[in-house]
Amino acid sequence: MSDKKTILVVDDEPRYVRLVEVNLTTEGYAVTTAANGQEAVEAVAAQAPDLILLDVMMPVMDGFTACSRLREFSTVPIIMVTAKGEERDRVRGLDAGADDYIVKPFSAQELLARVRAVLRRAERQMVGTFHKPFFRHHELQIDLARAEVTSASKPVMLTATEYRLLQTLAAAVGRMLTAEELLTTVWGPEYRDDKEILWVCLSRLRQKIEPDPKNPIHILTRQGLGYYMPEESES
Amino acid sequence: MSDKKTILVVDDEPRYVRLVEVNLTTEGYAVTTAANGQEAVEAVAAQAPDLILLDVMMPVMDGFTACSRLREFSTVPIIMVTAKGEERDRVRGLDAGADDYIVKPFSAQELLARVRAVLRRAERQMVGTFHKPFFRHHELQIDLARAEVTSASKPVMLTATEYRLLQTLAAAVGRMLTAEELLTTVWGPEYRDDKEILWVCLSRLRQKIEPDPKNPIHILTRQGLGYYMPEESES
DNA sequence: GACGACCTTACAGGGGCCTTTCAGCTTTGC
DNA sequence: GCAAAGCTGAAAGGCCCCTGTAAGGTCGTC
Repeated sequence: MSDKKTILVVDDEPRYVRLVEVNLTTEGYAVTTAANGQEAVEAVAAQAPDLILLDVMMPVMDGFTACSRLREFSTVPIIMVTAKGEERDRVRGLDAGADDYIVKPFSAQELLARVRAVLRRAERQMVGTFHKPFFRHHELQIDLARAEVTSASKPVMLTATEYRLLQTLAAAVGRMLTAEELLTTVWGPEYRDDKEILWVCLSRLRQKIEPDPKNPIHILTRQGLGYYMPEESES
Repeated sequence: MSDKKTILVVDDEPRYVRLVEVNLTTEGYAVTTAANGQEAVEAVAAQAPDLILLDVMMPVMDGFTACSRLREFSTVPIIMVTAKGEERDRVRGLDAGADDYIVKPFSAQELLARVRAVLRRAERQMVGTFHKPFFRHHELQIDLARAEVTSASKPVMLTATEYRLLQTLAAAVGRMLTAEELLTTVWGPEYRDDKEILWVCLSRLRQKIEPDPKNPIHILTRQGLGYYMPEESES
C-alpha cells in the first residue's frame, strides 16, 4: 500500500488533462491518461488503476456509457467530472455506478480532497473488490472490456442483444434466472412478459456459442423455472 | 430482494427528518427515524436497517461517534450528512467508517441517487461473501439459487410444479399447511378446491425424493388436516 | 366392513420451448 | 445518398415434456 496510487485521467481536452496530471503528480500519485471512454475501458482492463477521473463529455464513448461498461468487470473507484450545475448529469453518473462527482471547473484543492476521500473509502472496502476483465466458461471466453466473445480462441460475432443476454447470465453464473428477470434486465421492464423474443434470441445465441446447440453446456434450461449457466465444477 | 429496503434517518431537526422521510417513502423505501446518535445505535441493534442516513451535528451523541460505535457491531451502509464544504468532516466521517457522504443542503435527486448507489455497492459486495442459500432436510438438499434438488448428492430432476410444491413446504418446515394453502400458493387461488391435482403432484414428488415412498420422511400427511415437513430434530 | 380420505398409475391434450422464416428498420460500405 | 447487409422482433410450425383428468387401489377411521 506504500506504492504510489495510480489514477487514470480520462478527458478529450489535452490542456485539461495536463493540468490535472500536474496537480496529481506533485501530490504523489502516478497518472495515466485516456482520451475517450473506449480508451478508458481498455486502459482499466490492462492496468487496473486505483481510481478514475472520468469526464462526461467525450467523443467516441461518453462518460456514462464508459462508467456502466467499467462496472461490468471492475469496482475501481470512479469520480465523474460533470459540467457546471448539471444536476441531472450528477444523478445519472451515480446511477451508472460512479462513486462521486466533481463539477468543472474545480480547484486543485477540491480535486485532491475528493480523490483522497474516495481512495480512503475504497481502501476500507477493499474486501470485496474485484477486477476481472475476462470471464471464462469451458472453452468460451468473454472479454468484458471489449465486449468480445471467443470460443476455443476463435472469435464469435454476437449482436448487442445476444451479448447482453450472455453477459447477464454470466454475471449470475451458477444462479438460475427466470425469464422475467432476463427480459427486464436485457430488454427492459416493458418486455417482462414477452418470452417469445427471449426464446428467439436465446436460440440464436446458442447456435453461436454452443458446440452442440441441441445439447447446450453453457446455457441450460430449467423448464417452467428459468435459465442458468452451470458452474464449471459441475457439468 | 423485492422486499422494501429500510432506511434509518438520523437527525435532530424534525423538519429535516420529515422532508427526507417523504422523499424516501415516495420512492418506495421504508423509513425509520432517530433523533441522535444514541437512539441510532439502539435502533440499528433492534431493527437492522439496510442503510443509515446519519447527520453529523447532533446532541447527546454526534454522528462520528455514532458511526464508530455502529461499526463495532455492524457493517450496515452509512451515508454521512455533513455541513457545507467541511472537508475535514468528510474525511473524519470516512475514517469513522462511513460509506459515503452527502453535503447539506442537497436535492432530493442527489439524495436518492446516493442512496441507490450505496445500496447497489453494498449488494454487490455481498456477492463475494455470498453463501449460496441451501435448504437441507436429512439427505435432501435444495439449492434455492438454481432450483435444483439433490438427494444424497445425487441430482433429482423435479418439474416446475413439483419444485414449487417442495419449496413451499420447505419454507414452512415444521409447520403444517392445509391442502388449500398449498393449492393457492402453488397453483393459484382458482385451484383452491382441486385436491386431486395436489395428490397427484405430491405422489410424483414423493416418488422422486423419498427413499421409501410408502413411508415418507420428508413430507408427512396429517389425515384430514394437511401436510408438513418435520423438523430434523423430530422424526 | 364400509366409507371417505388419500395415493398411484396411465394417458391424452396442451403449453412451454425451440427453430425457422419474414418484414421493417438501422447500420455499413461504396 | 443509395444499396446491401445485418439486426430485431413478430409469427408460425413443430416437438416434447409436463400436467391435469380419470380410474382404480390402499389406508385409516368409524
